Amino acid sequence: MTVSTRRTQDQRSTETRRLLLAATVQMLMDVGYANTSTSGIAKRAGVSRGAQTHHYPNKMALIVAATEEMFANFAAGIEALAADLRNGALDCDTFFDAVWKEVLRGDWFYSSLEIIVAARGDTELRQQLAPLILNLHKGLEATWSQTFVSVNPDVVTSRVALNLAMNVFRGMAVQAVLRRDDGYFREMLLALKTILVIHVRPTTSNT
Amino acid sequence: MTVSTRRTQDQRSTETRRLLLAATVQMLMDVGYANTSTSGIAKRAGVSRGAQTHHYPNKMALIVAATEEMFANFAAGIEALAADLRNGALDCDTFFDAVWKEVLRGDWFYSSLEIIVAARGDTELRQQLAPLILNLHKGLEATWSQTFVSVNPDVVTSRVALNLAMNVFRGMAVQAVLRRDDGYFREMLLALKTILVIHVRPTTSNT
DNA sequence: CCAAAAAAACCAACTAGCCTGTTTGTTAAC
DNA sequence: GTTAACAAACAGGCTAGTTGGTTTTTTTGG
Repeated sequence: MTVSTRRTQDQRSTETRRLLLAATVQMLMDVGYANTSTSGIAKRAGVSRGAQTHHYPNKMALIVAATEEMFANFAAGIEALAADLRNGALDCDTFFDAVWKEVLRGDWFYSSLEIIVAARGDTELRQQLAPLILNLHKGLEATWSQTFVSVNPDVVTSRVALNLAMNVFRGMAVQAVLRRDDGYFREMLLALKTILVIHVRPTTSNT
Repeated sequence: MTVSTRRTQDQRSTETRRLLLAATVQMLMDVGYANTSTSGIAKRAGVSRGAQTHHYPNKMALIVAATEEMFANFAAGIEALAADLRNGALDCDTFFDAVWKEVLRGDWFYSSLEIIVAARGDTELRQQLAPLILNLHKGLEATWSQTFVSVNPDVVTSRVALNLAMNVFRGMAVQAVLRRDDGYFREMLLALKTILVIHVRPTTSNT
């Protein structure tokens, strides 16, 4: 059946790891941390349990690696949007719409939420994840500083304003789990944008 | 040993239920949903497993009941703070500080977060919880409308502004799991308050 | 008013299933 | 031939729900 092409060790490893991490994220997204089992991940990935434990000795290693990948993808996604905003391909309004859509529809936010919440009750996981999230935040803040400028830095810096906005998104996404009310979120997003543009402007627009 | 006071059936039931719900919330807070087991709850509550299943036939019934109680307590706590703000016992600044402290330090937020996240991967739980959260939001929005008035309703209503603020709190609390950085949150809170007072005022202050 | 039956509250052990990590064995690459 | 990658079965532990039995309160009927 499968065309058993000859692959180098490195190709085999990389592919298997990729399958496992993708399956981990997908399973977290689909059924939540509580129902995410190592065997389930292996099954979804189409990889044997032995191969799984070979590459990731235990569940935590798998989770941490998946988180690392998720964070990297998220930072890259946001930075790409921010770059479009800086070079004028996006206006401020559509930028925030896109970020919100990314948060709500993409796999990464809810998957990472599952992991973060799980980490709250697991000291070791928390310790492993803490540096990852710090790194993510650092990257995001660099993007914000580069992409937005504050109207009045003495009141609110662009970094703080965008962090606030991200926290609104986080909060809204949590709410969205139990309250799928598009009208409510549209109204919220509109207000957020209205308030934001009072305090910050994208670095391109110098009106 | 125990002074076996004679209690009515109703007293016995009520007390047992209270112990079980309190233990549920406490356990969710302490070890997270993933590590919250029905037997663990019974143990913490000092109640036999039989008594537990007598009052709550399965885990979900217990979780839903605990959530109901948590939401009620939270709404009451916020309303109490809001009442203090309305009658002048609190100023706007300390009110928001108090709400944030309530979110971060109280049991309710993280316990309910655990449940909400768990509900994301559990259709039945989600369906049972949805009306509870709708009710909670309705109560909160009533409090907001009563306690705050918008400076310019055409731009941002007080209801939306306060919902935004609550979402910021939600998001910050999620962040706080992996990033315990008091300075960061102080800065954030300050900015939030600064921005809020531009758009809404408590109903008492008519300056 | 009291004994006896009924019902509610409570207790403790058991079961079937799942999950994680381990171990032993096999195949593919180097 | 040696090492890395993969496979599959197994063991120990935990969990949720069930079941048969006990204690406490309430109801019933003489």
